[in-house]
Amino acid sequence: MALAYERISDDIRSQIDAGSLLPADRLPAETALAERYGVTRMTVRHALTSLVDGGYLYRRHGVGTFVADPARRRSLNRLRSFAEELREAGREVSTEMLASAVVPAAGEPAAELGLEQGEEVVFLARLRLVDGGPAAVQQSWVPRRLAPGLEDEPLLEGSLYRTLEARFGVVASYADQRILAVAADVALAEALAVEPGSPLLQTDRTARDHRDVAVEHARSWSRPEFELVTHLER
Amino acid sequence: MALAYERISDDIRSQIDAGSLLPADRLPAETALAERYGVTRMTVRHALTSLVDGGYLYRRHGVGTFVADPARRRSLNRLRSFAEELREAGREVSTEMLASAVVPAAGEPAAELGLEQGEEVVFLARLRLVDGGPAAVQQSWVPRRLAPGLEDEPLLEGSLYRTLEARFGVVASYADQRILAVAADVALAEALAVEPGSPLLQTDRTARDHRDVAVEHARSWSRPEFELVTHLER
DNA sequence: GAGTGGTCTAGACCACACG
DNA sequence: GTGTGGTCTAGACCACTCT
Repeated sequence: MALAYERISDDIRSQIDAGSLLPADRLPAETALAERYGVTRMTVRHALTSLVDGGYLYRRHGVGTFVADPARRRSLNRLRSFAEELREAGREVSTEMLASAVVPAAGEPAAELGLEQGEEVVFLARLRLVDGGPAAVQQSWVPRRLAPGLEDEPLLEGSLYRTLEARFGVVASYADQRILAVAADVALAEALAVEPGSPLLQTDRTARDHRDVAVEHARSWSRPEFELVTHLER
Repeated sequence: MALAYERISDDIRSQIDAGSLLPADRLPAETALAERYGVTRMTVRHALTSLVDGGYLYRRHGVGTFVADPARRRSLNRLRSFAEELREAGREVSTEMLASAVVPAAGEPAAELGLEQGEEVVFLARLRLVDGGPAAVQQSWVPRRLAPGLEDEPLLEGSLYRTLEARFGVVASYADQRILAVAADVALAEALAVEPGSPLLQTDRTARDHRDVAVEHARSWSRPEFELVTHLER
């Protein structure tokens, strides 16, 4: 049994995705939508509010409710895999697995994941190639008890998150990320085909599920042309 | 005349800020709050929802509404001035004005601000010092017609945003930001007391008001120990 | 079972934008 | 003035969690 407001927001979102509602189009008034869907205006407002929060719509008091520009809706501050993000931008992404092993937890990954020293962790190191050229080196640590056997699992579409979700029922729902500028050491320079000492963007990230349980810690270094984009409010 | 739900959310938020409501404390039930504030439960829910969205509270269906851990509170992805952000973290921030002038718009700032080439722009360059040491160089461009005289205005508490708001009624409500790693050139290296060629974090940011009008474009470079932190959802 | 938050109804009046 | 979204009332029943 579908909730009324979800039925409405799904319907409107699918119209936007299908292109029958275009950016800047004005939706019918809330009273009209209430009548159309056979609910009260409060229920329509609940549905519209969830779409506004998701960046699909915006409201102008006294004027109407409009379809948002997809550029504003975009990937900003969304937790997505490296591959997902770039493929959506139309780039070709491939992955070279550098390492895949079960190791004892230690140091920063252990601390960030909230594990005892020595607990088993699956460690993955990957080189990401975009349009055929090296783009980033990523190291990931996943508590082994959340995903036993991950070390032998091929990654679905190169995406760790997708694999965790489909194979182990582990869903990352948010992450906190630290961004630094660092100088490439010799190994990174070689992997990424840059000069040693040249600037790289380093991101350290801990992803958690909806219960705040840490499911992955990752560190990655990317070539300078792969900028990060964030959206700040208020 | 204050709105009822704002009066309620302000009251609860101030209790959290003052420490009379501590993290993990459970709030009274919504029905009890409705009675206490003399409003309906829907109005209480409106107030609580705004605090949940702001990261102050979280709800557990069937259990209650609780005060969130401040670490989870959305200090992340908030549009704040450099000074505000670091002062909140207990650091001493001061500013050395390097340049302040009216110049014709050109290049990237003109494009990002949506100005015609040659339109007047107020250009500010500042060196930010944290705990007495150089931390970042910031360049800002503000359309002069939004803030005529800004070039001669002392910045309130070193904050451009605060000054724009108080003196010119210009309120930045969100910004999109690009983050890159770059190598310090000679001038930046000297200003920030680092070796030429060493890695710096560069951020390019365009801030807009609630009507999507660009109010500031900024580029800044910061020493590597000033990391950026972001929060990613879903 | 008791208590909580989640959804929903059927109205009302207010604040705002625009012609 | 007209139409829009913003706020609010006074209820109701449902879904979830805990004991």
